[in-house]
Amino acid sequence: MLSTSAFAETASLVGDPARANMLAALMDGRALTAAELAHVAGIAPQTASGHLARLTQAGLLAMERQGRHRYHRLASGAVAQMLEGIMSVAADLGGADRAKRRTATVTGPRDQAMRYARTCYDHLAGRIAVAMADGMVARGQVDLSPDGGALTDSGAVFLRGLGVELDGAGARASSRGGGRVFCRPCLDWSERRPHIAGAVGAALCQTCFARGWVRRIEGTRAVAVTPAGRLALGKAFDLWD
Amino acid sequence: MLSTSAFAETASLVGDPARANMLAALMDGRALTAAELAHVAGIAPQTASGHLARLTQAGLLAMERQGRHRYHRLASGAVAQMLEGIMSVAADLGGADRAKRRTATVTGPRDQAMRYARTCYDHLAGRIAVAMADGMVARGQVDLSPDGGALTDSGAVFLRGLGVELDGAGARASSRGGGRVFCRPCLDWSERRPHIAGAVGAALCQTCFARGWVRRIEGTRAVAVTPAGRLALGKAFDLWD
DNA sequence: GCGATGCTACGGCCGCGGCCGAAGCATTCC
DNA sequence: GGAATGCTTCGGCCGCGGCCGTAGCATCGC
Repeated sequence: MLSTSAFAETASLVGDPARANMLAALMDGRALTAAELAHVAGIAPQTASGHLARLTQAGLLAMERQGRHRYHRLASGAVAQMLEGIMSVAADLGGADRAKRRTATVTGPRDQAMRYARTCYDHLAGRIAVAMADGMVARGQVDLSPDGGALTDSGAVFLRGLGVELDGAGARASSRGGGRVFCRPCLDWSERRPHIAGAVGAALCQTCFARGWVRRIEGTRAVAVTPAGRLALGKAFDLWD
Repeated sequence: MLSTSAFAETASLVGDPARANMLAALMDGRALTAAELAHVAGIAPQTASGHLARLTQAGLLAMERQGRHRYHRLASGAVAQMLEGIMSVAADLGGADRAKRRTATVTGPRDQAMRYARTCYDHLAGRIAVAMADGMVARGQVDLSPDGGALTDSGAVFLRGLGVELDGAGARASSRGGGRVFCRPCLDWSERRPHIAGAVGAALCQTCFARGWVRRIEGTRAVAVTPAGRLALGKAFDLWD
């Protein structure tokens, strides 16, 4: 049963505010330096160093040295999925807390871009990602339920038509049977509704970057939809934005 | 973005050893009294009371009073899924820790039954559940990948033949398209391989109890496979145990 | 009514762990 | 070589939070 202590210890690692901020910042799948992570956590570099060492040793983070920099990233998709799960539950916690402490919820202009479109580990999130998922659900191209999800045959045809590589390295091939590719619902933080994650979400995201439909906004997880992207995605997913 | 503090706070709630033990004990989906939970956590009742109040207020637990007892259970499937995710990551943590501290991993006789068959929130787990999943995968009745899962049409036929109610209350109906019912892979603690969870897993588990194929072992999450169950399940899932 | 049981509320003790300053090692640039 | 940058290690401060003892409130049994 694997000592219950490892269970508590893992949760405890995420439970510290400073470490939680670092992990949240790494949720976009990129690798950041210790200094950058110290900054987002609002702590001194030497404190961050200790945290990062613990997270790495516990297997939550992976580190690779490059010159005099050390880049830290989430160790695996399993870690990202765990963090998603915690965030999902934490979002509902707001209900009870709202009465207690006035959650500022300062929705600054920067957050606007974040709410609209951002990366979530290896796939897209935000209003636009939810809208894309909605479009596909409406047309029966994908099934999304809290307990699982599946790309239908027509959905596979649709995505391939967009240039999405469903059989690429990122997409774990179906063990057998119809060449169905797996996707997973991921509860959107800001929208509180599911968008598409998993192999399908990753492949779709990759295509959006490769075709220049979206590009990263410097220094944040938010992404901008380019004019070309607005055209292509709007037409493909029936978006009226 | 919902204050990152709620995120850390949620993880922190799970991160305390006493609370973690309580939550782990509740992972079988049953409701336990405060005294029982205090016992599994190894703390005094008044300490447990405080923990339970916090967990309930945070929305991780739900409580219902019944006479002078108060039964606590996990508030939702989302919470159970979050805990699963943490356990999954915690299991891999063993690799790094094994060198540091000799994890006793006392595999007592009671654990044997636990490893063989137990409940995991609302579905079956353990060697037998993994074997059942393997059998279905081998015959193309279900797809299980780390990122998602789906019951195939032949799988639905197979389970209905066993008497599993796939369209019941537990199974969220497919939003549209072929009447596919959703299932989700759940990494087995002891086997480190996926078994079937989600609506399909819950329905299958329910059938196993209803038909008397398995029954709970008092005071533990382990379940025993009855002679009738050995016969029925062995035949249906090609088990040689 | 009285006592027993299950649970909760309050106070005080105490120890774990986060935090930073100072110092030390590695790498890069000039 | 010397200085600057990026990161880590060590030591000590300090505060948050878990723990239980005592006491108080509900429910059940007689």
